[in-house]
Amino acid sequence: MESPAQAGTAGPASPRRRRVGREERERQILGAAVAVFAERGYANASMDAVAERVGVTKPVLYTHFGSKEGLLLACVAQARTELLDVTSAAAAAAAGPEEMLRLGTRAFFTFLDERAAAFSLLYSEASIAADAVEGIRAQQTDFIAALLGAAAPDADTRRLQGWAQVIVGACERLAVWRAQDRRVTVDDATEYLMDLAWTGLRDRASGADRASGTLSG
Amino acid sequence: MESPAQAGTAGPASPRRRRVGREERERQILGAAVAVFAERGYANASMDAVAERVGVTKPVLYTHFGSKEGLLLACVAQARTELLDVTSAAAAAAAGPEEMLRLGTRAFFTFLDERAAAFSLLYSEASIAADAVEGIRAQQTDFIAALLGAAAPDADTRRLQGWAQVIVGACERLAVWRAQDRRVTVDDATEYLMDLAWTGLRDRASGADRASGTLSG
DNA sequence: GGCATCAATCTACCCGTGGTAACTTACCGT
DNA sequence: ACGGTAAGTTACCACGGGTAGATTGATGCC
Repeated sequence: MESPAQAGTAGPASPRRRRVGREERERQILGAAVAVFAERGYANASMDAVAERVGVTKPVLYTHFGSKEGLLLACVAQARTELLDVTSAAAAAAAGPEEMLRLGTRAFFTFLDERAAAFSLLYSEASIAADAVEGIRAQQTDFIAALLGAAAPDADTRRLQGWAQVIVGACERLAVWRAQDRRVTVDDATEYLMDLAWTGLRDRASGADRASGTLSG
Repeated sequence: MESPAQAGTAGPASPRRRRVGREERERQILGAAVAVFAERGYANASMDAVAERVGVTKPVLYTHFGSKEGLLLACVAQARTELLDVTSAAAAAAAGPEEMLRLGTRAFFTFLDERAAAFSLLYSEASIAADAVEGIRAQQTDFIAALLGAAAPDADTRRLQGWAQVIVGACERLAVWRAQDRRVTVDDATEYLMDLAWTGLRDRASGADRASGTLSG
């Protein structure tokens, strides 16, 4: 109800309105959005809250990202790029299939460790950005399938894809588990993945159990 | 805008308002909710839509389930019970660790196949019911860890939990993959899981690659 | 330096949807 | 029959996503 000419909310040092370039503003908004979405959850995060954090008002967000979901998608897209960079760099440094699997897995866990906000975006708000997150998984799956194909040339494409799905799913779950129980280190998680994916339980199952050897027909 | 005394929507045989017992009504609502949530997605599903499908009005849903989220949680809880029933029954029929892993995995995929709506609830709306779905995973993880403990008595508890996380994560991912590509059968998915979890990639990686044997230090 | 121009930004608003208060009515026991 | 109670309804509020139109700050032109 105040006269708009006054607008005397508070800002003493702020000349009431600062104009900022497009790229800069979008970076600011993305950063604020990741933070707000991560700490309040997508559903409970209001656009006003994101806007306030940036220091602007709601319509600004809409001119840049179109909708609330668009904003979330932009956040996810950013995380996607970073994730592929990190894991492919790790795999490139490996000298053989086992090390590739180990270093790539390790890089994944480390990335999520360092980027806690991105983590909660990807694995807590998955249902809203379902398609985008599936896109990330497809990216990782294709990448891993290609690596596996080099290590096991006699396996057909479908099987390679299936193995990659197993690894991606296992890593996701281990990551969430680690977030719940901080005593599980990156190396622990990597080791457990290697136990199954590389070694296989057959070698770890004791013969103490009935007939464990006679069943593998 | 019609006079409420007429209520002439359609129902010729319906005496304008039928009273239904509590249990029966809750069953109806749960069924409608699963369907509506699955086909429109939780965020885009309105309580009015669920109510209309049941043939009642909104407040009825609230007297029974308290909130929209409460309704979703009830759906998830129901799926949880059924899932444990199905997988534990399958494992109980197995004669050894390998068969247990195989039959349990197979039962999981089959269950999701038959209950497509429950599937999309559990793996598409995960972020809203995050805690509840995590509870389901914990249930499955504990169950699998117990089975693994019998097969590998010399593995410590943490490692068993880690292995169980790997298996649960891998199965989830394989299930989603199957939903996207229907050419992947239940047996395919089960086999790919067994390739890694039971056999291990080491046995499938050809020696053609450089130094695959010399790195396992 | 002064002014036109354009885009960035704000104010004020709409409307769909989750959620609730208060009234009504069908069924059940007596 | 008849009252009590639980099942249902209508009518409403509030909050948050999304938008139209006024506003203002930087930029270039003279």
